[in-house]
Amino acid sequence: MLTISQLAAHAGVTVRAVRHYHKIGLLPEPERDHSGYRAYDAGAVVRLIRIHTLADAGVPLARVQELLDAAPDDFTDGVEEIDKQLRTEIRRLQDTRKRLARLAAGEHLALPQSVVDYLDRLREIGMREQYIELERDAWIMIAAQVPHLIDDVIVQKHQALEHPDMVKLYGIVNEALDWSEDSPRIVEIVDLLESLMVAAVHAGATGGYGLDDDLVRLMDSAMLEAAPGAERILALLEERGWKGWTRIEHVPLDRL
Amino acid sequence: MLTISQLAAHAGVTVRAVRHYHKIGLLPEPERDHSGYRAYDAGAVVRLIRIHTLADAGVPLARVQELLDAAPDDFTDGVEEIDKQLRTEIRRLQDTRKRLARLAAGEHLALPQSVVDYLDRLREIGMREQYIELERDAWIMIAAQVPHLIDDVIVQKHQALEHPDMVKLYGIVNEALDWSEDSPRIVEIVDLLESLMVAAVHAGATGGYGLDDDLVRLMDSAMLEAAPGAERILALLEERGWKGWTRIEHVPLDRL
DNA sequence: CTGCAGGGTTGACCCAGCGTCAAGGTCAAG
DNA sequence: CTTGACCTTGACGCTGGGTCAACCCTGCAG
Repeated sequence: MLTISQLAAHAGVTVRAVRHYHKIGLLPEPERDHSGYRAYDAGAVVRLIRIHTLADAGVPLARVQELLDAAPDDFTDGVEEIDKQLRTEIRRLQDTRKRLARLAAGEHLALPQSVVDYLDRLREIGMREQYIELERDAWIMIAAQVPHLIDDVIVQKHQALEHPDMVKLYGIVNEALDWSEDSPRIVEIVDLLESLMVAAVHAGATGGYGLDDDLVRLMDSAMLEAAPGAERILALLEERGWKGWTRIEHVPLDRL
Repeated sequence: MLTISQLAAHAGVTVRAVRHYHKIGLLPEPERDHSGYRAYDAGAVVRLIRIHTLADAGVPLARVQELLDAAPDDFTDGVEEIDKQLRTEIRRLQDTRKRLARLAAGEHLALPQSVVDYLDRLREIGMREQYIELERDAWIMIAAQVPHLIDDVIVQKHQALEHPDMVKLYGIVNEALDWSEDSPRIVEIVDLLESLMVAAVHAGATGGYGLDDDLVRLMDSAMLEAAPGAERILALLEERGWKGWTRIEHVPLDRL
């Protein structure tokens, strides 16, 4: 008669594993001796080795039972299915590796290359990291929800930067990050914005880049959270008949 | 302000996942509104998207935190290490597939081909399945513990079968499976065994095939469990100065 | 006002395959 | 008698949440 550790040693498994196999019903519980120790016979060694062999070969414990009693044909079928699952899992991990590689390569944390390039351009025209981060966060949200639109939007942004007033606006915003909420210079921003909007409307722009209402609201609120003077800018714009930020719309003054 | 399900939708994860991230400290718990609902701001959306992006790329949640705050260099290092772990895991699964394939191919449940061949030879000389199973179980134990010895032992077994008395012995054992414990014919087995042993000792055999004491005891007890008349055979052998079964030793009668 | 649907909340169990305490009983040896 | 090794049961931990359960909150229709 063998103790549990002798049994485990003979089969090359741990004591803990043997008890686990008892619990899940793979290996029948043997009689206990007078002190409550499990007492195994040689047959248990053989059963345990067979279990271990299958488990070690990648058969899930839940399927070991059926394979142990299976006829050769069923055995082959079962093994084939398990192999299929292994292949699936391997492919999944390989996909994961690819995504990870892309992450490391340059799509810096959820952003496609076009956005990274655009942020670099903002750096080139002198925007501070503090602003870049705000902008980056906005792009992260867009990339997550409408990745198919993002390259179009980026193109429009690049085009907008061709306009000198837009570059000027960015310059002021760059400074405005330090302004207090009631700075008188906020009006400068509003003036510039309005002139850009008027020009855009003249040119037939629809604005909003095709983003849906939900996302637009989200981005607007992100802006409000991030910038101290944002609320005042929106209020001033509204007085002049413009509404929104991510997607600015012209509202007739008589409707206010 | 967003509810948890709005937040989850914006980031493309489930509500349950968001709560999980709270629990493990990946995403800070936001303020609650007057009714106890979590109220999220747009910043939370960004954090959540970044978490999701990393997790989705195969970064373990436990390491997401450090990567989110990591400097680019540390980030690259971390990603590389995770990739290494992924490669290791893939290799492990591929090894598993190989073992599984060998299992299906023919190494029938823990037995090398040489043993399968030997069992086939036993079938050819007329041994019944009932005996083959006993023998197979013994080989499973040997294969599990001293796989490097098994081919040597098999060679010796094949050689032993060249001796006509051995074949005769197997024939009797084949019938003996049905004998009751007190059958008078058990003596025939003992006679044959003794003559074979004497011949073997003359030929200079050492016996036991190099198996260690532990394994020998185990196999002896397996035999005792499996065969009804086994104990009597061992007793009769012992009267004549032989001890053991798996490894039979000559003991001078005066030492009994 | 009330009922109902469709949100939200926390809590707890579930998957695999054991590893790893914890707290205590048993055994053989010095 | 003590020590140390081994046994017992029970329960938590890990991964990444899925899936109830039971109950609260909100808004809308009748």
